[in-house]
Amino acid sequence: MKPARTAGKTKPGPEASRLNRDDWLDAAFKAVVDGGVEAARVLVLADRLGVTRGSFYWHFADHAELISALLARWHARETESARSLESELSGSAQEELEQVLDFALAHMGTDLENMRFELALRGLGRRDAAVADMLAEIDQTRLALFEKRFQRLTGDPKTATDLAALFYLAIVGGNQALARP
Amino acid sequence: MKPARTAGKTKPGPEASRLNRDDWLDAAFKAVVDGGVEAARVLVLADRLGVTRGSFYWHFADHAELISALLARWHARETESARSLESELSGSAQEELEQVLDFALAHMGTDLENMRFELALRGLGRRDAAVADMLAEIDQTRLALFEKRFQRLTGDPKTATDLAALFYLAIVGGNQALARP
DNA sequence: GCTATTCCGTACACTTGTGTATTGACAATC
DNA sequence: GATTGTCAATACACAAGTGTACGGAATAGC
Repeated sequence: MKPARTAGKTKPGPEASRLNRDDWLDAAFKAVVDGGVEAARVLVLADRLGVTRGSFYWHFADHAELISALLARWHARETESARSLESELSGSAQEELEQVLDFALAHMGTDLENMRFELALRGLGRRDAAVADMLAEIDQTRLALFEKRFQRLTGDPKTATDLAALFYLAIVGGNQALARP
Repeated sequence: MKPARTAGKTKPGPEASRLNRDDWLDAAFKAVVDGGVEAARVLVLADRLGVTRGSFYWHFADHAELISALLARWHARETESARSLESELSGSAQEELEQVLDFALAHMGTDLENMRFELALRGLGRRDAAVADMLAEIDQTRLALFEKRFQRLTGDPKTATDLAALFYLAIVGGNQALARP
């Protein structure tokens, strides 16, 4: 019944007949986005991908490896994202601040998937110290982005720190409070 | 081996020999606080309370009833909490604003349990529209608390709304980002 | 102190999930 | 085109969780 897993394909298209590690990670990502980390069950993902769990246990040792690989991928992307933003900023302090704000709001407005994934991660971080550490590191990276611009703008380090925290936390809170099913 | 459930007690002390609905709700609350909503399993709670699930299914029809009762209790308490704060505010606009901020920060600093419960609820709210509605209502109530004082302080409705949102969301974000296992 | 109600234990059936071992199909390469 | 990896299906064992049915103890009322 399912259109996927057609046997005769030679060029692996969007519905490739064989799966790789990233296919599983993508499926896990989507599952987390709209169901939380708990929703990334091997059984469910296999069903969604149109295969059995036999495939999964070839690509991953166990469920824990899937989750940690998913976390590692997110962390790498998020770090790169912040680094790339930093390198592309240009203009006056106020202009740069606006660019950072725009990026943050786009990250929360349009990139809905990523926002929901991050929220799910924060939920996990309340039960897992390693995840909490990872999130704290990302938060610190982003906070520095704000703080540097506020520093250039106001001149006062203390004010810069406070304003950066206020704005960044408001964005996090906005993600949290405005998120809906 | 367990000290609980001693048979000879006549006056039901802190370790009462029989449980009521609230005992189960309290246990569920604690479970949610340090494990998320998913941790409020009947089996686990029964073990924690030193009884079997036979007790649970006398007090509740099923697991869903436990969760909805827990939500209802939290909603009632939170509504009452905001109402009571509102009625106790007094002084100048700035003094009242400080009182609201103090309350919010105490609610997040000292009342750690409640904060973690609310975070778990927000996680649930991303998957359950009814929960999301409930949270949105509570958020609105609290926002109004801020907005009213900012209105008295600044005189401008638009600025008041913006400032209230900024501060309230920063508090929510602070809860979120600073929460650790 | 007998009875009725309230609360809990036990046993069963069922579902969903993980992980392992083995086998089978498909693709690449030579 | 036979062989060698690569990927997936099948079958099994196991664990954790829900819900039901029924019986039994503990408490309260009379």
